[in-house]
Amino acid sequence: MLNFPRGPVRLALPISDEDLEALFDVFSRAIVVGKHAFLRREGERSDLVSILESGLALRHKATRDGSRQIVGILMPGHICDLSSHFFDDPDHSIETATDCAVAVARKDEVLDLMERRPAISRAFLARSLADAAIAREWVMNVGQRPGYQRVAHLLCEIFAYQQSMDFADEATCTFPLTQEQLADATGLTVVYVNRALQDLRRRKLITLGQNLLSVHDWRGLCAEAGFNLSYLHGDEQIGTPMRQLQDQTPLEGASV
Amino acid sequence: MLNFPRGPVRLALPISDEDLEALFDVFSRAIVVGKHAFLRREGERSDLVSILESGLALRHKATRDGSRQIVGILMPGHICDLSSHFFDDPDHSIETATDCAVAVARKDEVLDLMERRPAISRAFLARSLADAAIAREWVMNVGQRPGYQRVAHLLCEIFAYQQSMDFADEATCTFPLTQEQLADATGLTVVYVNRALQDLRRRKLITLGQNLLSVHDWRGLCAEAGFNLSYLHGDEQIGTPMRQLQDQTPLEGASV
DNA sequence: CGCGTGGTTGAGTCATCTCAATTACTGTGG
DNA sequence: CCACAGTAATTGAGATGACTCAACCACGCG
Repeated sequence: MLNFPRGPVRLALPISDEDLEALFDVFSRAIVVGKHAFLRREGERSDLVSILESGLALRHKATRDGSRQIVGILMPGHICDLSSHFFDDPDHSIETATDCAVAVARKDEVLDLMERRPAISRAFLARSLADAAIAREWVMNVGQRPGYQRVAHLLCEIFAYQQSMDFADEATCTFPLTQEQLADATGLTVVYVNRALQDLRRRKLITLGQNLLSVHDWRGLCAEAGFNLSYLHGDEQIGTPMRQLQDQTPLEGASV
Repeated sequence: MLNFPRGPVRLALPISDEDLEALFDVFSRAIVVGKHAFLRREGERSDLVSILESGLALRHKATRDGSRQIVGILMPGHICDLSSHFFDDPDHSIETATDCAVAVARKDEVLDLMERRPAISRAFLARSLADAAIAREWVMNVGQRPGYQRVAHLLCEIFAYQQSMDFADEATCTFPLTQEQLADATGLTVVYVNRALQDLRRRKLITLGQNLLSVHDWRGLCAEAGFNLSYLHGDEQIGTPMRQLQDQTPLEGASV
């Protein structure tokens, strides 16, 4: 894992400097979009591939009856639509949750890049496998855990993601999601999520407000949530090298 | 998509004959395992990669409290553990649901193969992206749909998968899952699943029994389930070319 | 200062679960 | 070919987690 120091793109991929340079050349154009913008829309094909540089975006799908399920969270370094190379219409939308910067490239440029640089192709594979693993953990979360645990689990995931990239202090990170978005991600109701959060606060596990999440008892929160770092497959280590997390949870994913 | 006619492996991948040949050389050893065998166990690393040749297997994860969630279904042609190349401990188990034949290779052999044959590497990427898309649809299924729809949706998915590979007649396919397994896959109870199935039968949408699923009204079932083929990304076309499915659902997705 | 979005509360309802018992299969050994 | 054991399917009735509806509050922004 490598944090490219000078460029716009920080890539959630294990990759060499040289390859990263090549990737840069292709993803040279950067654009900024406001919150609630669609980076891609379910069913609408596009020739662009983009990598999130900063901000936070959400993958979601709509049901016929108007409700929606958030099926994934995009953090800086994540690739938005690799699948567009192989499948024509995207099966889900991607919407920014905050202002975002994205590095954009044309599909054919990326395809060509993969041709020239097998290592990048392999890194894309690793990325995609990690995405699949995370999606499966979500299935688990939504399918098996009681509501209050789902909420706690999602907090853990987001905290672990963000921990290494931007945090005020070692127990705090930015948290731009609304309770409604948490509800859509956990398959619960806003009302229920609200009460679950209150409970976590009352028990002094977290504070949450003003776009800021503080975790006062990481161990306790993980225990509550049944959270285990390992499924992220090192994803939470992107950016600056992992700091506190390791110490606080000595057993977790020590491997990766 | 190509059905390799003479070999043991039928690959759920878009790939040329020549590459398939190379793949064969690597996955030359075939083994047969009984039902309820573990092809891989959560947390236990392995140096093997395998492709399912025949039968049906389930990916699942366990919660601390002993319950489990099935997070994916493996059909002939699917690769069991691509992720072992990049991540050390598997985050989920794979268990056979029927007797299965699997073609096995060592991890390093496969890595070498990917090196030699970029097209195979790319096919693996496509496979992995499709897996991720399917997992996200599962999140949607479990998170947003009411129980009876989840069951119907799962039936649709399995039927679509199986439809093209082995079916008695155009509306019937083998269906080796127990109600308990359906429950674990949908995040519901056996009791609830049982009642949901009865309802589908009562309404003459399906018959289900003796390991056989007949769909009497594919359109109706899809409507009931909110099912849309597209997320499978052609997965259901593996093996013999797609036959009935297209005709029976000409509009597919036109709706949603 | 007013409006909009996001957060919080309370009370009643329903979908889904639990528990527990009964029946139907499937395969195996006598 | 039957008896039996074990697994899978079915049924009923009561309990509860999560939802719905509907109101109210707080803040940030123009």
